[in-house]
Amino acid sequence: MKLDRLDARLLRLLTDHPQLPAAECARRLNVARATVASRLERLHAQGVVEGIVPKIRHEGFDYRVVAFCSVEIHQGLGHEAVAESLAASVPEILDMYTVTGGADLQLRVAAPGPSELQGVFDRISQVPGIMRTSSSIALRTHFQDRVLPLVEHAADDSAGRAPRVE
Amino acid sequence: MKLDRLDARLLRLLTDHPQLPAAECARRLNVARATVASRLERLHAQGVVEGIVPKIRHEGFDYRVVAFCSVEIHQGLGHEAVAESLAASVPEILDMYTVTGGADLQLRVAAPGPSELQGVFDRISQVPGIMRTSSSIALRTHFQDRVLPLVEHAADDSAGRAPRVE
DNA sequence: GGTGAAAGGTCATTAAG
DNA sequence: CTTAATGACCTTTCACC
Repeated sequence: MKLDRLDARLLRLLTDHPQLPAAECARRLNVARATVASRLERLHAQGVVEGIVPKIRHEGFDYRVVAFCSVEIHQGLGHEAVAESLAASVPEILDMYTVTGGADLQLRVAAPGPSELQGVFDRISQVPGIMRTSSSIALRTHFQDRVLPLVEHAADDSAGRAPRVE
Repeated sequence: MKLDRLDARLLRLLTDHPQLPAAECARRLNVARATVASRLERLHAQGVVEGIVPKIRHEGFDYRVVAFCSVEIHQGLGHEAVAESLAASVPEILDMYTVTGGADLQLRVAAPGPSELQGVFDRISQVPGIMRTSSSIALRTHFQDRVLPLVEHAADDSAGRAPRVE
């Protein structure tokens, strides 16, 4: 789905001011209220906006350390089975990807502190089917889930065809 | 801040049904309306809930491929400067961490497809101060930003102690 | 627990491509 | 002729008492 400038401005506005009323959004964007609603509905229908969800920060409840873990899986048990087993037994895993390259799975995990992190890695390693793990700790999170610049990049790309507002 | 079972149930409920009215939350959790409101206020104040934000899926606007990129930085220019330069010039970067281990920066990037991904890596490599990059493509995203199991894990851990605010 | 104010949802109409 | 934006009406929810 192609995004236009209005979509990008709306997403930026909603991200900066999460609970901003639709009426206020409309005022700031110089469009009617129903337009904001219909745009949001369209974005939702096309899968651009997954939903309006509460953003939970693990740092808030004292899981302050983030780390990455590359996992090599023992061939024969199947990636999917091991992945499900991992997901079920280690709640500290935040993200899980199957990746190309040396490793099979790429994980992002959280822990209260560096010492507890060791326990998490241990539990990961003990999951049946896992051969080897390699980890690194995040010393600093510059940003996370930064999508707005990409949204605006995509909107600018299709600016030529974009429906001209105003 | 310590979480108790009620916090966990509330967060789970709000995640499953984002825009559920406070009165309905109270009914389903068998607590008073004001309790829901005060809990939410506390969670917000303590930084557990960042806000109710629209979850934007890059797949929705045709950035379907995700990849990881480990970046080695040329010592002397400073990590921070290079990181800022990267962030400013490559909108496709979704996450950026400074990490321990062989690499200096760990990136997660998005692109419309594998071919466009090459262009993204090229632009990353051309940023001044970057020595070497090593990348891997995500073949499958099992899950992303899965915090609820961790919330419930943390709530269970402190179940024995009395729920108290720090 | 009740009441006023305000937000969201729905719809027919109108302008534009 | 199709699509999108608009303004108004109506229902529900929230905040305060």
